[in-house]
Amino acid sequence: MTETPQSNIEEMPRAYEPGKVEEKWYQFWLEKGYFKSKIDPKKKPFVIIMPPPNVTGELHVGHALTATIEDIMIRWHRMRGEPTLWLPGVDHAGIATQVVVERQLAAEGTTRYRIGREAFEERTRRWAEGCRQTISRQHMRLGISCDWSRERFTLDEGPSRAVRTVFVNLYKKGLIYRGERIANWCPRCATALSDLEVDHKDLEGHLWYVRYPIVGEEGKYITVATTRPETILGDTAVAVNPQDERFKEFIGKVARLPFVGREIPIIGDEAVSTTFGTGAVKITPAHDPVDFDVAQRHNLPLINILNPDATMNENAGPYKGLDRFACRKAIVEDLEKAGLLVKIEPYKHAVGHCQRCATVIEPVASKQWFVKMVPLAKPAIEVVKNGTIAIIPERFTKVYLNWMENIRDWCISRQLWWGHRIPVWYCKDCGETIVSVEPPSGCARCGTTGLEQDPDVLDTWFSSALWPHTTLGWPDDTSDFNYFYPTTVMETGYDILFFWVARMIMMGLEDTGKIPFSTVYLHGLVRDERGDKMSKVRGNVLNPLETLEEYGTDALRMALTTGTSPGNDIKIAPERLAAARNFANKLWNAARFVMRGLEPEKAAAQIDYPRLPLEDRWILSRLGETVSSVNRLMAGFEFGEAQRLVHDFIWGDYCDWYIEIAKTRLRDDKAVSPQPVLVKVLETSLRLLHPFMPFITEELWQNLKKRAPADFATAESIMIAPFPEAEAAADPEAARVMGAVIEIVRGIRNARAEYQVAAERWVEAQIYAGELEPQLKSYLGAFETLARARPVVFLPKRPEGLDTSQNIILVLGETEVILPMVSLVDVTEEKKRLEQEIAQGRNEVARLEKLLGDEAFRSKAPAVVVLKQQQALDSVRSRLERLEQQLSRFAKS
RNA sequence: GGGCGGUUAGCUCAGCCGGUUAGAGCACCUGCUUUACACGCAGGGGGUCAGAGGUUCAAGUCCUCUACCGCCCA
Repeated sequence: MTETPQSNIEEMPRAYEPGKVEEKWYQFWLEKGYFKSKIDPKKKPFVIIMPPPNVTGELHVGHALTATIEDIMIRWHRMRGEPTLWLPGVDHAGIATQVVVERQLAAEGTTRYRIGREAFEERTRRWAEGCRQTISRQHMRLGISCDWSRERFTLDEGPSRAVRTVFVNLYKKGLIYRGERIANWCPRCATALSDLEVDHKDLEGHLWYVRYPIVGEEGKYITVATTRPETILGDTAVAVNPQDERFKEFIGKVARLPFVGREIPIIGDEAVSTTFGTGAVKITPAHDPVDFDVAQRHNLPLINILNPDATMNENAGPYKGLDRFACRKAIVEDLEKAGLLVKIEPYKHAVGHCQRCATVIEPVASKQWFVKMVPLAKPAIEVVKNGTIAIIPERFTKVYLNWMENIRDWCISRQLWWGHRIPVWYCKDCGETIVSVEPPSGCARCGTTGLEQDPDVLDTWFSSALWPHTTLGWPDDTSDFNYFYPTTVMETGYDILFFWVARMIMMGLEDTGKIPFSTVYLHGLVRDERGDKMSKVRGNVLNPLETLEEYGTDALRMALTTGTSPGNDIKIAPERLAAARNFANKLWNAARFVMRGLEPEKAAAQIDYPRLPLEDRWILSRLGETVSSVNRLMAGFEFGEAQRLVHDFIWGDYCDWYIEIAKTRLRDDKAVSPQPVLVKVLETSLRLLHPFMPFITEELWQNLKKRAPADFATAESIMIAPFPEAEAAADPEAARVMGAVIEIVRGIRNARAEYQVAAERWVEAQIYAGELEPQLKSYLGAFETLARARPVVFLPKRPEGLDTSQNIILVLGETEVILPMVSLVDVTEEKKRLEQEIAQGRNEVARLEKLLGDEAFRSKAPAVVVLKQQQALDSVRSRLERLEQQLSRFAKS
């Protein structure tokens, strides 16, 4: 049995020291097995599959945000007694990881080709394993309560077999095919990429106008414009729009390509824009998607002029071996020399770059594996349209649908070594293609054993797309899958809506017939204080580990989630972290205060509700309001707002008012002890805050538990204690009285500040409290301590005919306070203040009178609203009247 | 070219279904070593809710247009 970690209350330091408590509690939670999910068939589970971080490098603050939001949800649901599963995992991140390891190899003066595929895989595996451990440790530092026993890696046997199974199934259904298409080729990564992995950047380039001689017509040319002159070498036609009068006579003629001398036809095709360049375009089917389509229509040959590393190949004739950009330069020079270059225009155009390494990608025709997306997209569109899956914030629904409805086939093969090898084998003898989950022993057609597996691996996102079901054991019929699938919430950044979320919905539906999750919660991107995206290149990354060491984990978590809303970016600045740390410290000290004076027998006393002082009723009522609002906000995924309410309650209501008033009772032996309520509110607040700030709440809760063994202490840990549910109904009477108390204290403080009364000086106060007098009488002590007012006397009647040169009169909501402070008051200042207040009051009365005098308002607005406004008018009028009287009296004196 | 978001106090941002005199944190100013907390306490200043028009009894909130900033898709 694990011992509960000890904390010596007597030695609670003056400031919260997160470093001293975090590790201890995390270990405790782990050892107690609180994170482990249990199947309870009678209850509906709450399930989150964690977006698996790339198993390369370490966590950044964006991961910390993801983990925090998910932990908030999981802890909340767990405390509500629901079975929860939060399944962590890591992603092998094909290109990203391979890039890192290749860079290491380069630093060592070698390459993956030199060490070979097997050694490379082994080395990458070791590197990934190291990163995986780092990531887990980092996640633990963040305090997250995921079920480590179910952690998955995309390359684990289970998920890998699932990947092969899906591939085979889709292939058999004709939804996966291999074909020669234009793919995005990254020369540096030496692999094809999907459309999503290409970033388009607008670059200032040039448009070169080049003349192609017409065969057999000496001195006649057709001029084409291009942004990539080197592709001239791969042209197999020139195309014009058949409607274009300027070029009608050219159709059917033949042009000769410069330098390579190839003769190519001039064709007519409707797709040619008459406004681009000259209206005649060169057709390079092997290096342009549009030209590829034109070539299909006209049966034009494909001529690939590039090697995989983007140097020119043998089809480039004299330019063979040159790098693509060197070739571009050389060709332009040669064209100029040959008199074939008509002109050069500056031209802004979008150029694709590899998302990983920022290299300019080349569209190249090559044989790749593709997934046919339209049939998969259809049901995925439907479930979002009909609300089976909800996306938060809602506006992303449109973004999702727009992408889905214009979806294109997905290139899934990658010429990498790190990833899931494509489960396809080719027979060396008869050329048969064998697609199989397990390696085949021989050729199904000719029976020989000379098989060769496809060298490519699958796009990492292919396995990620299956994540919600493969992590739970699919395709096997496991109890986890049956119980936890479909999962509840997919929480991730909006930047991977297409990459990941959309594909999970499609693949989940395809593989299991069910949606993978019912809610998609998209958070914003974390940016630095200037609003820039964090990146290693910019050097503005916030290391979550360093940050939590400086401010504490709870403060980091709070800074990331408070005052934020779904889908909106978050700017994180040191001030924000400091504010969160300050809040932790405030809570720490409030608890320290409550516990220091704690007498267990008093604290344990049953709360005697009928005899409770009004401030007790008030704080309990405020607590109840806060609890129900927090639960409502949590259910609506408004975590930032929920946390703000808890913050405001603890700091604004509990610390600023309740504790301060309670102090007066602690000194008074005859008073009802505030200890039961002090403890109850603190304890409930801790549970309310626990999902957001797990460490400090556990530390304080355990301390409190030892000192005040009450009902709440039956749980072993706050993280498995029940989340608060509103108990008390709102208490309007308590609110009314406390409202008056607060107003009086503030009024006096305000007057003191305004008239610059020395802090230590007592001021005399007379209060006319009307019908509130009996209740307010018990707050004499509070007025003394909080407003430094003594003596305080109650006036039976509203004061009249007071010598206002000797008195300041505060006209408050229901009460009036007279401060005889003659010597300290500047008469003209006081008159000015009154006049200002009167002017304000008159404006307000005029506004309300107009509103209430409006027949349309009276008849159309709901009765409650009209009544409310009427009451507001009455109260402002009465206040105004009193202010005016006062001013007139003032004028007389 | 199509779409989305933002524009609220000096800064960073909340503001749910339209309904008191628009809020918070930070920053700023004034005063405080008040025995929980200076990572604090008390008080204060500061906003034409980007602009224009419209709907409504009532608009920061709904609609239209405009401007600027950012993002996504092609």
